[in-house]
Amino acid sequence: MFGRKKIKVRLAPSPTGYMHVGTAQSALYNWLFAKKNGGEFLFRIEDTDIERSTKEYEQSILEALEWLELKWDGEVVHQSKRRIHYRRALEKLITNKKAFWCNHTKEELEAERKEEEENKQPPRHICSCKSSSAFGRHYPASNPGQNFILRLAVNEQKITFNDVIRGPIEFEASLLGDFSIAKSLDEPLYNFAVVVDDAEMGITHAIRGEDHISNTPKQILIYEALGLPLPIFAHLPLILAPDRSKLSKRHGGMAVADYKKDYLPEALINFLGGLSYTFSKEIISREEMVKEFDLTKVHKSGAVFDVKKLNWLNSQYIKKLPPKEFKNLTNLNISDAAAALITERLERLMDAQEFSYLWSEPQYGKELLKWKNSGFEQVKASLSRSLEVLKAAEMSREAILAGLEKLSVELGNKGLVFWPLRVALSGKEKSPDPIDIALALGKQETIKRIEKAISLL
RNA sequence: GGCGCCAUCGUCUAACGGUUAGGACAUAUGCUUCUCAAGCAUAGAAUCGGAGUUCGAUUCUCCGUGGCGCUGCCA
Repeated sequence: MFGRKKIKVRLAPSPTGYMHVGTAQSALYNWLFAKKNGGEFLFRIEDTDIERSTKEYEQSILEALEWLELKWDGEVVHQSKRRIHYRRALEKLITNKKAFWCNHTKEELEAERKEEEENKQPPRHICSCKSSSAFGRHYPASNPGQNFILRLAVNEQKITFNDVIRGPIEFEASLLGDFSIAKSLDEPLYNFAVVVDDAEMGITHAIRGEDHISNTPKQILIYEALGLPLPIFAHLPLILAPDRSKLSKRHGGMAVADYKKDYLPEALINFLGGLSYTFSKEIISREEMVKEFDLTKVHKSGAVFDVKKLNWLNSQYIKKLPPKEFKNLTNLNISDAAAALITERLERLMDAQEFSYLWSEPQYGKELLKWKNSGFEQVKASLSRSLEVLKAAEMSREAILAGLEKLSVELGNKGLVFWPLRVALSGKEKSPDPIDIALALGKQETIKRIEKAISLL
């Protein structure tokens, strides 16, 4: 990679809510791109909106990123601590007559907007202040009751940029009007702060959600006004709700933190990665993703978040989980054999509760012990015989199976042997093999449960 | 309303301009089986519409249509 600037990308969420899956996917693709190219993945908190930003949300975003193991390079940058940089940039623009103070009231702007819509005109504000004597003044006239705001002086021109994912995209600058860039010298607005920060952080590639495409021409104009070099832009497709609208709070389950209790981070990463990119295989590790990743091959169209597929992926990863790790994750104090029984048939971690009979005595009605149309007497006899088998056999799959098979032949009915035994051990209509449960429970507990079942009849 | 982005099975997607339009998830059925799960097998299921370019369009161009995004003194 020599002769070229080191690649730097960033994730720049605003702490006005919990991290959602869209942000997580954006983080992943930025991270993959950085790793693939030996670059840096930086992290910036966009907390210029002091009204809505909270430390709590910030903390939750950090935790989500750590849980997903998407490590960022360097220190976390806070926009709230960079006021002086914005102020300098703003002053520079005013001096160069690229920005100016506007004192139009909200009411005036609203009326203007309304009229434009009625006349099928583009919604924009071409400000008369630009041509006034105040143009170039560093500070607004201190008229009490008048609200000044800083706007960029926009001229007619075509703005074109080459999106890595989408190809050339063109906008007409005049349609933007003289858009706002700061409420005051110390209160920059989003698009302005982003440009100043990305430039100073040396961001080479702005990889972000497609909802930022329409911000891009504004940002390009700011880069130009500031005389700064443009980064390369790449706009990721959106993650959609089942109704194909942008995934948002009203759809629920969008907060990454909510996935922690049920999903393995590797599964979520795998799912998010494969949602808008086609890797060589369905189940793939993040290391393999890094090797294959090519930003130009990210898909263009939005993808519906399909929980079923996430669940399937999650089950695949859970299945591969060593018993010890599974027990750590779920805080379950059970045998390795019991853990293996659960991981084999689990889609979500919390569903492990359905296997509570592996660590606590099950409750069930005696009707459940009946196999098809057998009577209680037959069931009782079968269980007594099974009890003998379990008592005599060594605790190995082969030994128990041999004993129960022999008994099945004797009784001429395998179901009559296995069903009541399985219910006696699990208390469930559906469960793993009775032999596996017995092995997971241990001899003592197994015998105890069979005796309990017999006493019920 | 303005501007922009997007368009293959229900969902995620594959297909140098030439394939019986492929795979995965989901669904259904079967095998296995005491019941689940897993696994295996099988099945149904798609190129938004119209022009154009071409010997030949899922693929290229244009026009529609639809979906979505943005349209703040939010980010």
